[in-house]
Amino acid sequence: MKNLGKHHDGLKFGKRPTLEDVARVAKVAPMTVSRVITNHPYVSQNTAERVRAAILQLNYQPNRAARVLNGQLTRSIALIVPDVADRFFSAISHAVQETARANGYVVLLAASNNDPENEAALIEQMTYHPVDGILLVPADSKRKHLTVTASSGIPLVAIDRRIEVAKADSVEVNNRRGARAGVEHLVHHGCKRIVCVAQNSQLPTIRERIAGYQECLRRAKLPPAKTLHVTDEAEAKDVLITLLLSRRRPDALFTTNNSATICTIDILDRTDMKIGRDVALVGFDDVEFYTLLHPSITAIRQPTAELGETSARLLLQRIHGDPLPPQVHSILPVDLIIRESCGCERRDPLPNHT
Amino acid sequence: MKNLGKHHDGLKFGKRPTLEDVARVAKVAPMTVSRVITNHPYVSQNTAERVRAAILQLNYQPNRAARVLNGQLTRSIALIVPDVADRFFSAISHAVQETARANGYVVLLAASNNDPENEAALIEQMTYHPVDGILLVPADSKRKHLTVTASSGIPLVAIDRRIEVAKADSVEVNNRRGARAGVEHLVHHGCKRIVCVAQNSQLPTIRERIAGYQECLRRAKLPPAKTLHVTDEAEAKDVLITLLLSRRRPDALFTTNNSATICTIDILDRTDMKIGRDVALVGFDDVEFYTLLHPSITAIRQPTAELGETSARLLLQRIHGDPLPPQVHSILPVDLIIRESCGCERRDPLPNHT
DNA sequence: CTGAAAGCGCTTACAG
DNA sequence: CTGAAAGCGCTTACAG
Repeated sequence: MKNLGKHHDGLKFGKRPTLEDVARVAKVAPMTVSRVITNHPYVSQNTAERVRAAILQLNYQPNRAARVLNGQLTRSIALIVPDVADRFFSAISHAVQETARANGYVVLLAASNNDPENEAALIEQMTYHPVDGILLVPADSKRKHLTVTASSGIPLVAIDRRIEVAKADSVEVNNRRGARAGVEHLVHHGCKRIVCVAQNSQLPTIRERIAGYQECLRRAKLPPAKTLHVTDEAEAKDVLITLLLSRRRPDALFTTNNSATICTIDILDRTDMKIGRDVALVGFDDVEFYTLLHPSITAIRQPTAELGETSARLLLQRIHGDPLPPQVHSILPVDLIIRESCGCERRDPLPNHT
Repeated sequence: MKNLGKHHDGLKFGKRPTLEDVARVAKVAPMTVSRVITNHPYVSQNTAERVRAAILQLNYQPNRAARVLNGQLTRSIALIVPDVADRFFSAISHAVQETARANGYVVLLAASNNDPENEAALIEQMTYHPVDGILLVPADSKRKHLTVTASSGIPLVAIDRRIEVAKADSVEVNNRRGARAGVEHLVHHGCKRIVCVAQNSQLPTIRERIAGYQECLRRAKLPPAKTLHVTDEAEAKDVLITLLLSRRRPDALFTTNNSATICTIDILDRTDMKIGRDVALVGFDDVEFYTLLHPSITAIRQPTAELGETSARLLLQRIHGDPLPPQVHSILPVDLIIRESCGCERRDPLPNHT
């Protein structure tokens, strides 16, 4: 049977017990209860136990608003990404969430839609919420509002893209090396005319990938080929198809991110060219379903889980004031996952039930 | 040049201005400032304007912790899903996030990993954070902790799966009808032995889909076929392959969710059976890349954006105490997206650049 | 329409 | 080791 109206301790029902309630039950001063819940050392074994018993009995949980008002941490961090539904960012979100939780933190998630104005508004909203720190995939790494935020004192870690206009930590991926590895692989296959299909080429991340691609062509002494910048998808399709049907058509394509890869696959599907046979393909960003396609897609895999975990860890360290260099740029390695679209043979063609 | 140490208003630098600071600048009592920021009617035009000017001048933002301590809303809601990285849930998260933001709300996202214990802990953490309401995809709709939460007074809306042990709002999808439409389509194609491949069949959502499938077989006067329950993937593959190679092999498969569909595609890939020709396939849940496969996959599309938006809206209404029936179950329709895996012809086989 | 007082539930000094 | 006091920045009564 439920207690109605009052608990046996004289507390109103439906109202959360307070620190004072605990003090009354444990027959100590509120101060002492506060010491116990903050693990302050100067409390005698005996009283500490009485207090803990009272806490359990009342199912007491400290009121966070009151603690925050006294300058304590909120135990929450913000994560602002361009698009929550994008597989790359949702994989990062997953890891951030897990890391935060393992440390007693909660994550406030928001999407900037790659719009800097939006992003600025979100940062402000989060700052005033408040949160203890912000994890951000910057929509535009040169925006002034980032300078303001970075110098405001709230811990800030950039993910995937470095902030160019302020001193802020970042966790990134070795984009240049990854791109080079992918393009080199195409070169090994004997490809001569490797075209780059790029999207969001204003982002430093993508610029690095393009740079890696060009660097590799240079090293291989191949003539610099065209880089196709996808802005409008429909238009890009026209351009790419024209290119593919032209006399000097490319024998390989390097795509700079997953949506460029998918867009390219879709286009090639509409022609009678077969990927891997008529034109090789290597894409930056690996996506689960690439294994289900025929041919399966060779891709440069980014360590999304590590991106999320490392950045969340770094942010928490900043929040707790751990000793750290003034500015940390963590660069994670990427892997080339060789499948078939580059021209390689299928590796596991047999059913595995035999 | 930056002010150092002090603002010209005599405020310490680096410290956020308070309501009292605004009052001092506007030469009114703190109470009056409070009235202005809460849009209280009894303030004269004149003073209100002075106060607003002071607010702008100081760039004042109310301290949320202090407001919450006084019983105000936090303007935050929690969203607890089984898996943040899953495309179905991340699509829902996206919509929830957008809807929340449009209403000045912030979303705390967490993953239960489909573990009820985990979920209970998260709900508690969120409740004490605190948040104004909770959006939940229940890991197990019969768990007692849900009864506790639902009766604790905090607004709670279940997404995708109804809570069976408490009176709580929910936003779901017409699973039975969707399954029936998919299976009926297979029947129209003349399929006689339609096997159901189910995953997580303990969930009411999946049970409904299986029920729809069975209902359809009954109506079509087809003998009830086997339902394959996938728990361990490797084992399921063995069973399915054996079934497909048997004498009474199915001529069609109905999969109850995206991961069952993908698993099935993967298995069929390893046999010499061709989807759409040797065995038809219709899956519940639509996924972007289904269009990129050959054959493309016929699927029952769930309105993920609407699921997220509707549930967030409903929760906000509950939070604001809007007049509403005591219990709302919103059932959204689903669409059968016909492509090729069911046996239909490709609809748009031509390149669209002509 | 405006304001002085008390209090939300904690914590940080300051005494003992 | 323990506690009484003041205060964090707001809001809700209560007066005028």
